[in-house]
Amino acid sequence: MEQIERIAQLYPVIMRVMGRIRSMVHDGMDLTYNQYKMLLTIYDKGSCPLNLLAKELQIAMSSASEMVDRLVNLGFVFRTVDEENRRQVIIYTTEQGEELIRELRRGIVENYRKLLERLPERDRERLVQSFEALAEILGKLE
Amino acid sequence: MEQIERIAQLYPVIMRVMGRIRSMVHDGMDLTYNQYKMLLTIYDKGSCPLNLLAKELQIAMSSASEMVDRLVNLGFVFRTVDEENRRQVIIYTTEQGEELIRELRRGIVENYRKLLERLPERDRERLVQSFEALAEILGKLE
DNA sequence: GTTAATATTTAGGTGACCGAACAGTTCGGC
DNA sequence: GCCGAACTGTTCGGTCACCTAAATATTAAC
Repeated sequence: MEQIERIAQLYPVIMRVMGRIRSMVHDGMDLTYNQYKMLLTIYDKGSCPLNLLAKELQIAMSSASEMVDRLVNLGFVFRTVDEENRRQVIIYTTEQGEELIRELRRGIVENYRKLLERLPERDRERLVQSFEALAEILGKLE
Repeated sequence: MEQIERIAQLYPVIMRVMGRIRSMVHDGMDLTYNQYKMLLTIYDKGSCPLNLLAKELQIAMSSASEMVDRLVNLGFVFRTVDEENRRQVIIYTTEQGEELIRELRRGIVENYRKLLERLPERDRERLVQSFEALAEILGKLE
């Protein structure tokens, strides 16, 4: 089936460009992309136990713990022991962390705006539609 | 413009799924994905000077040199000095490296096949179309 | 009250990246 | 012929993001 070959060929092309977009959009950020993802996950939930964090980000617990260390050192999150189940560690954002998220979000949207301005309106609309279709279809593969 | 917010929201969703696809498709490979990409670049060109390799893969020369070291140690490529321009180092695949590429390519296509079989035909076709549209549009942003 | 299950941390890797410092090679001008 | 600038590559020191396996603490289960 040559559908497959077309996909196999397009996959790396898209990954490459998506990667460049990521680096442009997150340019000048104080956090790495992964750190941002983790902080955002905690922020969006209000707080998050470490095991859930690892699951959401699809990484090993030890890796999650390590990343939390970095965010703690940067002053953006802190750990507490869950008194209901003292095995569990719950991560919270600090005031500073929340401030940063809000600030970064604005910057990120702004960078997207600049990037997308380089496309004619027709392409922007097609882009949104392709993204939506992709998110839907790929979701079925998970 | 809320187009932007939709894109900003869908971007990480897609990246996440694409990442999982990559790990499924390249599962059981002897090389990491990045090593595979580098080896493939050299293979497709027949040979490749280091500076071009770094440019194609969008990494610093020092990183490319390091990755070449790893591939050399694995026995899949070797370095030679270009006698035309003795500053330049040209990388070639070994027999073993070419063998590996051919073998991996078969496996990768096979894994794509298995993955895509989980989708109804209609979605497969939409997927190809979305990929093609995306490759075209995103290409303009580079 | 052991034992098994759960949650995390620590220790010890590897790979992928970077910038800066260093070392040849080439080439243009004098 | 020689010098310095531009080019190409390697090495070094550092960071981040991952992993597995082993150690530690807490809780649940029988």
